[in-house]
Amino acid sequence: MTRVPDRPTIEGLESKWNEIWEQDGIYEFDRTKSREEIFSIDTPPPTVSGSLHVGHVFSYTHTDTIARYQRMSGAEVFYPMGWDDNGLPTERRVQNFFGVRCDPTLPYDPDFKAPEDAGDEKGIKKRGDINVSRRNFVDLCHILTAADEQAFEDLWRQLGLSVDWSMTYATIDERCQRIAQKAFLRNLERGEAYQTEAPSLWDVTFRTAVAQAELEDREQPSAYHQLKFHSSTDHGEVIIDTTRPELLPACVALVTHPNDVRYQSLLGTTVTTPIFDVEVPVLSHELADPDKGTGIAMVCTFGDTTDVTWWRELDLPVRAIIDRSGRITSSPPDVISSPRGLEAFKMMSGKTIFSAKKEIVQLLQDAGEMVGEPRPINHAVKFFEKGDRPLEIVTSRQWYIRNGGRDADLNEALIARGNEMTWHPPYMQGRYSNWIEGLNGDWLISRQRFFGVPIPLWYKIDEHGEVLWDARIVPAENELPVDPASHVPSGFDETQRNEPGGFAGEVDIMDTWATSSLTPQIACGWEEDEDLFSRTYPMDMRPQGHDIIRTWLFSTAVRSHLEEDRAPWHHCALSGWILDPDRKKMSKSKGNVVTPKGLLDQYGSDAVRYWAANGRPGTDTAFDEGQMKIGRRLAIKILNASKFSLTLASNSEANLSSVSNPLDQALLTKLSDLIETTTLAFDEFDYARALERTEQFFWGFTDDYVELVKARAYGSQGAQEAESAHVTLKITLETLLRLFAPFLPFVTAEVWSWSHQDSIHAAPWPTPADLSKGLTKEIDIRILDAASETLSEIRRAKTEAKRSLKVKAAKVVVSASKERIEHVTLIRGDLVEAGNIDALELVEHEEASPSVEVTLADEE
RNA sequence: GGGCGCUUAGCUCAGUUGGCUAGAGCACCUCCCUUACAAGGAGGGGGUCACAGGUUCGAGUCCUGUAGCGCCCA
Repeated sequence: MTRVPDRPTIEGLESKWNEIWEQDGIYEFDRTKSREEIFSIDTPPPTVSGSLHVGHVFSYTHTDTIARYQRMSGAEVFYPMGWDDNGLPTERRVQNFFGVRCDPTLPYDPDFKAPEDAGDEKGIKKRGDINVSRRNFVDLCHILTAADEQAFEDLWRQLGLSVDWSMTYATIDERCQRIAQKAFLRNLERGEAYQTEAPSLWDVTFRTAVAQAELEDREQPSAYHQLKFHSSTDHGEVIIDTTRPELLPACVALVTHPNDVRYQSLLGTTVTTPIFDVEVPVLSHELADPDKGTGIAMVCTFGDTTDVTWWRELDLPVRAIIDRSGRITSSPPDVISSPRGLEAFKMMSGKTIFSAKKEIVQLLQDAGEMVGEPRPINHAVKFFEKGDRPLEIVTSRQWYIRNGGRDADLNEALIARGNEMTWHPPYMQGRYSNWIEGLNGDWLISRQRFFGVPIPLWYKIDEHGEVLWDARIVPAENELPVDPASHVPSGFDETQRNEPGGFAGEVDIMDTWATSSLTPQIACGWEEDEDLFSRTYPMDMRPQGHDIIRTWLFSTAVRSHLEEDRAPWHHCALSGWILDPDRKKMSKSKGNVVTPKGLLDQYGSDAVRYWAANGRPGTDTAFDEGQMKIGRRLAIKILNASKFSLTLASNSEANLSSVSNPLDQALLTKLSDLIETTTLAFDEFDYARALERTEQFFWGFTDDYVELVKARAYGSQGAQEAESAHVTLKITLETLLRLFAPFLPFVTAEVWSWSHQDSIHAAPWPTPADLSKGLTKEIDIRILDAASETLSEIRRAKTEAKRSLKVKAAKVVVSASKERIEHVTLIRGDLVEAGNIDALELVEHEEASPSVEVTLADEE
């Protein structure tokens, strides 16, 4: 029974079908299936930062096409979605949106209400920020993210992602906190997590430590300052170049290259610093660059990461003078004792780095200890990727997870994990391996932030009030999740918090990746639902952007390696960027981001998906509304072609034995090849190729085949010939609909419903065997080419004569090879009708290339 | 400085073991309101496949080098 609407339209299909899909639960996961039947997808939970990005739509569409293909191919698709809200972006948004600052020293205010002027930028600026406690701040985070999550879910549904929304998680929700804390405690037990006091990169704006994966180098203007050090022996002045004269009081040594003849005699001697009169050794190290400055460098606590290396490898003392807010400390290092040194330090104290630098330069110049003026240069400086002030290096107590940065065996093992995964495209594996090879430290997971999963530990305090960092108090696993700032460890009570003989709660939280690296464990129910876990883990597919291989992909591999001793996924599918029309990467910081909601409304979700699915795996793709217009046209074309085919074939069964006509047989044979090609492409995660081939076939089908058989389908050659066309139209169309379904889920669902009770998205993916068993094996698909090329020649003749296509061709002479003539003969009837030909002559002509001579009828 | 990727029509891109005359869409030009479709259709012009060598009967495709662009890392 086929019911075709008179005027089909693609308007409103999104809401109509989303409602039906939700009702019928067709994307619901059936957890009774066995591991072999299940295809599990580890969707990276997007950071819900309020503004939606067209890049999300791009890459998530890629994943959805795979999910839909797998589902139609018979797999039980496990496709949950999550949100990754914790972390700095949300904190910043909450600060700005509500006009608040988190002050962890404040007590929780149970009566606190969210400010009513939230979102009113001017009003907030006028009143200034309100200070709130950490718990109140976290509450505000939850308020904002709840709204954001809903906006994201609505968008994903509108886009048509075939996600099972009943399994949604948020990396900050209670269950995820429990899993993240439990995994951390397991790491701790096995010695994979450890705490140490060490120099780490510090963002003074956000007042938090930053991990290696979050760094980026930026070219910054700076200046070399030449300072005079004074030999303690008889070597006179030693001139050094530094870009950081303000760190002079933190100087611990000078260092030069071991082979640099200029400074050989100085090695082993000492020099005193200008102004501060501190005696420091002159040492040698491979990393000292003879070509940089004067070839001898000042080592400080700590000007850059090389200073850290020298400090560690040359066993130098620590003389820290920069505090966590980026200002010079109030008291000088012990070694400064001269009156002028102390006086100078006093003048720098409390100043920002910028001001302290001005101050010390003035002092040096006044004292004649600086040679000439500063010489401006540009050099690379390390920044937190989300920050806008250069990072400082401060020594602090931080938590780390081993990730192979300091352990060659682990490093090698993690690189080897890459071989357990199939990479799409394959060269992306190199990025993974290179990143691991380049690691130079373990993964710093503690953050001095507020909105995140707390590190679940307390520490004992001795009778003198000193915190005993090694005397950890670990919660039982069944107590998790805990917030050590408000929960009390068992055996203690709240009055003992921060008291001698009592306990102190860990104040740091874990960085975002320390939770989001566990999405396979979270999604699959690690330690909470072992049955589900055994059916879904390791997961089949991890899609993600290639920019976060070093962060997300890698850290997830680390956790799985440590926890499960295997790779977390079988396949990694990497998507490219969206580029704006100037071929610049679209990103929020560049302000060139297009939000997808308007596009979905304007062109329709199928159209936007069409554009997205044209982006090759791993390849950056230009944002192109033109492609969306084409997608929209394709969707409309599918409606119309379906209307035509299904109306004609409304009484026909898809019975291959009725397909007697050679042209019809050739079409179905070619269709069978198409199925094979697209299936192969999808199995290799190349959705773009599958779409391209399907689309190509479809345009040929409508432009040529449908035009050729139109008259026959209307009955011009008798009932049997008509039936052959009807069945072919029906089979071809229904096959194409299924091949298109992963890309254009809405229009294909609509058309499918005209003649089916069940959903196309639960329909079986076509196989070549569906067709081949009913076809004549010897049929030559070049019959199709002969037909469409000849028809094309006739059309050209008419167009070039500036006549209508329906004008009669009085005479058409086809000269071609014997084989070609045989092919044309087979489709003669259709050709004559489609070309409106009076007399068709076929001439065998082996030598020349095939030609078609057309004589048109006179003007009427 | 190291690694990876890219360079094909004005634009965006296909081109999978090397194989007939290098393709598609957009844009441009011409024609056609034809009973699936004017939010359409039919046709046309347009390319030294970045450059230079090499392998081969044959190279957009494989190899080497050069240049430019992009990304990641230092």
